[in-house]
Amino acid sequence: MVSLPDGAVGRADPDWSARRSDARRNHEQIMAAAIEVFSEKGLTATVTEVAARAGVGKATVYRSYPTKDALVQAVAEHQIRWVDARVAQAAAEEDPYLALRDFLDDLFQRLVHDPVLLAEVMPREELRAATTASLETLGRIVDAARDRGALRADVTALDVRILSTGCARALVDLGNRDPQVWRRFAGLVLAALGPTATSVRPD
Amino acid sequence: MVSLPDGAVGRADPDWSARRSDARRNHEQIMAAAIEVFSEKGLTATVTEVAARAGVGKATVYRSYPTKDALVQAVAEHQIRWVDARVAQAAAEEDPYLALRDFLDDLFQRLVHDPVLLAEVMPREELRAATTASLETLGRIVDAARDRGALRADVTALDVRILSTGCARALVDLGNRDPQVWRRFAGLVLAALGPTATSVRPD
DNA sequence: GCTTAACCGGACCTTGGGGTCCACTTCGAG
DNA sequence: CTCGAAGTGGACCCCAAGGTCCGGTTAAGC
Repeated sequence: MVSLPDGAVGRADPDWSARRSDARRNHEQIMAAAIEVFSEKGLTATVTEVAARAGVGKATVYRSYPTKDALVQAVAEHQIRWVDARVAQAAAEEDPYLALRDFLDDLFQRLVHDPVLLAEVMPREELRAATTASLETLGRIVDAARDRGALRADVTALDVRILSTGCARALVDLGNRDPQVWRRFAGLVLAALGPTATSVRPD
Repeated sequence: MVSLPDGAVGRADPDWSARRSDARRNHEQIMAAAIEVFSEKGLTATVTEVAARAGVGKATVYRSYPTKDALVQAVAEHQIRWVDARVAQAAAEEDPYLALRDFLDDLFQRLVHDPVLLAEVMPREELRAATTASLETLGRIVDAARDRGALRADVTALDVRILSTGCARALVDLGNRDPQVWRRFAGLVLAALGPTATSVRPD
């Protein structure tokens, strides 16, 4: 797992400077707690649980996020920022194929341990916009790798996302979070995207 | 979609001959209704909904299945029998690689349209036993294809299952049920399992 | 047709988790 | 220090969905 500078995942919401200091503090504790709790127990974790973890009353959570869904979404957006940063880093590397390979490894690790990223990002249309940035960057990596003949002609960044998320989810559903296993599947995904071997089976 | 003889998916529960005829009839209507409703609305569909579809009261459903979970599980087992039959058919074909290819196509179609098969089978340990049969048969197909050099050396039947279910799920999560798309992904899965092209990227 | 046991189904209970209210507390400006 | 506005949190409401009960109904043997 490549470590990223903390700032790379920084916050985004504006005008919190106007709020009272305790409110600001609570808001951040709630976010942190939500990330923890949802990552541990999955999306079924209760709001009360998040509040407890943050050392705060339920109502306080609802003041920051009007609904549980909004909270989940905020967490998802936060996690997406991690992906953004990681993709950007990959884009900065020299060899696009190797960058993609390493990215997939890290992505799998994240997916396998983060139910929100794994199961909430794909189905939410509200998050489509939030993911376009990283998809575009990823697209450039894919293009570069393809131009060097390392990937099949029709591969897109969305393919990468679908295959990765899908496999990771299936593994988690099976209860298998073994690093050896998900690393192997990261490899399989890469193989799926590889140049169509002038197949052993011509038809 | 290959059509299978109706008998291939037949029922299994014993001693229903002892029950009264209306009970038996209701029981079957409930099963049929459950398959329909869950396939349409997903697992969140309510028991009352299933009962209504079967033209029956809620309590009658609960007489056949003591809990909603049991009902879902029964549906899952039913759907698994379809897979069993389809795999058996594939095993009877001559060319294992082509058999696998066609099987994947049919499997994707099913998965994309059946939330129960898609999302309930993998996580349920109670169903592991029910799936071993088809996994073994599928394993023989995979072995045969691998022996002919059509698949990479370390492929297992479980890999096929994980990749297929995963991709299909990701597609459904994205709301994409376009045949062209899932067919393409069936191809990608097959590519992932294909012989490791003596890669363009040696390292 | 009559009887009875099996069966049915709508009314009812219960639980749990999302979401609100308001009396109390705390920040921080003057 | 004082005071008012912002903030807090536990008690409370609500309602959807799982699961039960019992008076009425019906299959089926005689």
